[in-house]
Amino acid sequence: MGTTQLETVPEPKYRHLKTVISEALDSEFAVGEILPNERDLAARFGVARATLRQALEQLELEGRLQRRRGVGTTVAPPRMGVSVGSTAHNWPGVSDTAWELADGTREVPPASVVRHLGTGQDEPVHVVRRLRVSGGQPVAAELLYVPAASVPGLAAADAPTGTARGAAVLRELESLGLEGEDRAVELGSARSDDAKQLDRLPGAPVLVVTTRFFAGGGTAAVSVATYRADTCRLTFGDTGDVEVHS
Amino acid sequence: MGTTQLETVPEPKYRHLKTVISEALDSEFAVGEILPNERDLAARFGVARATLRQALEQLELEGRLQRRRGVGTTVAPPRMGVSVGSTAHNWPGVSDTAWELADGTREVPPASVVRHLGTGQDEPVHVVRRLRVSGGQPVAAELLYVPAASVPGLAAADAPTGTARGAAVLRELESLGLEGEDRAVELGSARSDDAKQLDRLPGAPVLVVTTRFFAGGGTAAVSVATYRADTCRLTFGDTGDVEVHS
DNA sequence: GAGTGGTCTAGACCACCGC
DNA sequence: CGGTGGTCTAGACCACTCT
Repeated sequence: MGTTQLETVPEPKYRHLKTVISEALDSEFAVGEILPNERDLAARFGVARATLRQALEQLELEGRLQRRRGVGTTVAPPRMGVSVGSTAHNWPGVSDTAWELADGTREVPPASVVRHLGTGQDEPVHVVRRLRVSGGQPVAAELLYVPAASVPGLAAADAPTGTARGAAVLRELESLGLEGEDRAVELGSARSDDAKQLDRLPGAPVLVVTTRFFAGGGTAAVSVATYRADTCRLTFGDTGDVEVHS
Repeated sequence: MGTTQLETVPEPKYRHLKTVISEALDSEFAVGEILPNERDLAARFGVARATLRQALEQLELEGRLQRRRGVGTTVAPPRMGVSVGSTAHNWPGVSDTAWELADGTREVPPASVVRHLGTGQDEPVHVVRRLRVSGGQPVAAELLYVPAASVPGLAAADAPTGTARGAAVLRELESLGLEGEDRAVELGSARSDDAKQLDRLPGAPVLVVTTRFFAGGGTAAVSVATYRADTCRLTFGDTGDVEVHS
């Protein structure tokens, strides 16, 4: 038959598109540059818009593109390296400049957190909300769960509102002797409220970092931080040199 | 106007579907149970198949579902906790039972790795391929890049094939004094070859763990490990208790 | 209002798996 | 072979942002 057909099965169109666009991004586009709109691109490549979108979605997942409704598709800068957890164990401090205190309330935590804390099924705990900003844009939203038993200095009576309450909880925590911590990372999708804070659509991929803080022979607090997966590379530096390189 | 309209904008159908299905999974299905097929489900919910698929995709991303072509959609078990990096620094050892040695070659690493290693642009390095198996299924594929300069005991002459070569490189590494390591985690999508090893489709979401090993005042090796994001929760235990809990 | 990406439809065919 | 999920089409309308 004379064909020089490759041995591979035909590659799906969207995956081929992804390769082609990816190479074009490397060679013909600068960071921040706007791509043609999806209808034009689809026409240019001779595919349906849905097929083109499948390719763009994966490129966005890989942090190569950024798409914004009403605006367009732009070439994303390389991911930021954000430092998660240093060698030295320490409490999420009030003085921590990376995080911006957003709120402090008292709520019943989700079941997965209750399991770690070992608190009662419907027992409310202190919840501190914080936002991490880096390079001028929000990169992570955190919920810190602190059982009342961990911060005995805080009576139910003194209940300042919002950030004041959150600050009080953080201060109390710092006076505890931290015995160790424990961290896990997994893929998730942004809940509606997180999405709003992170300036993404609900369901956007996030890296969920769950940290358990041990003190007094038990779990004194649990932090659940959701990082934007498109813009962040989480670094666990043992060497101490924090690089927020390009 | 007398309407009791909620202040929220109408939620997209697929997101509502996701909630409904998610709740059904919690209450009406057991782990491993197969769901009705996509055409049936779409009809049952009165939506197009594409819309239903959008919901299923996100649930799969969150590790709640597992879909296999030709088989069906099943309820996924909770993610495995796989331990990544212990307190003690150590080389990827030959004796490491978690990893299974797959291959050893000599290739030119990708640009991103070259940048870390500081080797020449087109300089080939030793590449050791390993596969991590946990709970009877593959969870990660690793490429370990080792410059020739890091393992001077290995002359170009002695070139055993495949796993023998890989084992030789690992043995040589272990004789070096490890000064520290450095780790980063980010979201990626499985390359075609990784996908095959991990029993997933190309483009499937993976957690990419990049580890730099420092010795002799420089980067002696770089490991790029891609973990299945759907089935794995990466744990960075400082407390030493490795829990592969349910 | 014009233009963008986001959602949705109702079909079709293909690649893979197990029987 | 029949049934499954995976890919693809050619439309439509909606929600958002900018001007």
